[in-house]
Amino acid sequence: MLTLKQIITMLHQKGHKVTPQRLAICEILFSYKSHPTADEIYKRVSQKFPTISLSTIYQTLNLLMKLGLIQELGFPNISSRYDANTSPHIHIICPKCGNTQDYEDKKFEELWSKFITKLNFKPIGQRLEIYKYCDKCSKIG
Amino acid sequence: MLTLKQIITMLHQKGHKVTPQRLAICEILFSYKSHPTADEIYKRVSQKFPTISLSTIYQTLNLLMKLGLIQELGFPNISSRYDANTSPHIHIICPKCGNTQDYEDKKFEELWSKFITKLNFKPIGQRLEIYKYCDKCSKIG
DNA sequence: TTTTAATTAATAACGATTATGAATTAGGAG
DNA sequence: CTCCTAATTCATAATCGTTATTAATTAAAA
Repeated sequence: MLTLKQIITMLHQKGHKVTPQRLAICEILFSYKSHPTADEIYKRVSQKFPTISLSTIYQTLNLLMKLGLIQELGFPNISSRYDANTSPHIHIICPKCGNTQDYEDKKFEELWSKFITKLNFKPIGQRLEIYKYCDKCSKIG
Repeated sequence: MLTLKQIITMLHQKGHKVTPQRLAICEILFSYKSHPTADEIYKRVSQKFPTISLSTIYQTLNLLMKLGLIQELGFPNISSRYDANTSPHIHIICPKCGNTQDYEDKKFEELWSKFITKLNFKPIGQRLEIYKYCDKCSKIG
């Protein structure tokens, strides 16, 4: 996963401005191993920047995606989540609330990577997902 | 993939009515190896039932999902697609238009199935997806 | 044939995300 | 350091896929 310094360099290189808002958003995405929604990022950045707009969060997320630094995990009906780890790995996801956690299996990741390289094209992303109601959601029903 | 007869039996068993609208929707889902959107289904069923409502399409899709007969493939910003093949297989998807095609690799499917059975829980679904702009969308940019 | 709960269909409502546009600001030029 | 300008931010409106609501209709059991 990238460091903030690397991200700043990358933004400068591609001619994008490095704003405090962008840094705050990146800090959340790249410092924690979570998969936050836009709104979760918004709430956390708001603590530092009380006037930040949700709009800015989405614009920054879209920029980071265009640069290939993060991946969007979209689901039906519920908010997308954003993952700063773009290398292949398995997610275990609750289809009701979207709670997403990594499932580490180095062997399988390696196998999948090999499979990807054998394709006759270069994919721009991939998803390996297993669905399972989380404890909270399976209690509610 | 299930036949219409099997679906009818299943609906009766679970106490659901077998309506001409539901049959028409199932016919589209289970007779072709496509992954249509709700609107695509709506347009096709409308030819037979000009007064059908998009609402009915969604209600039927949700029923079929609850029965575990189809899987929803949801994406950010674009319409979900519905797949009547619920056994594990790889999709190649255009992230722009959502065009989805199957990628058959029996060996990998077997490997994944084995992996699933080794988990200490029974998943309610899974997705194996590779993203790649389709010819149309990569031309537009 | 009658009855009744399930289903349909039309429309309103919802919610996540994008679009718009005026005000602000990062960062280069002088 | 100051000025300039295009990029960015922020507030709000708009969009669009999907769900909720409800009156009218219908499948299917009695």
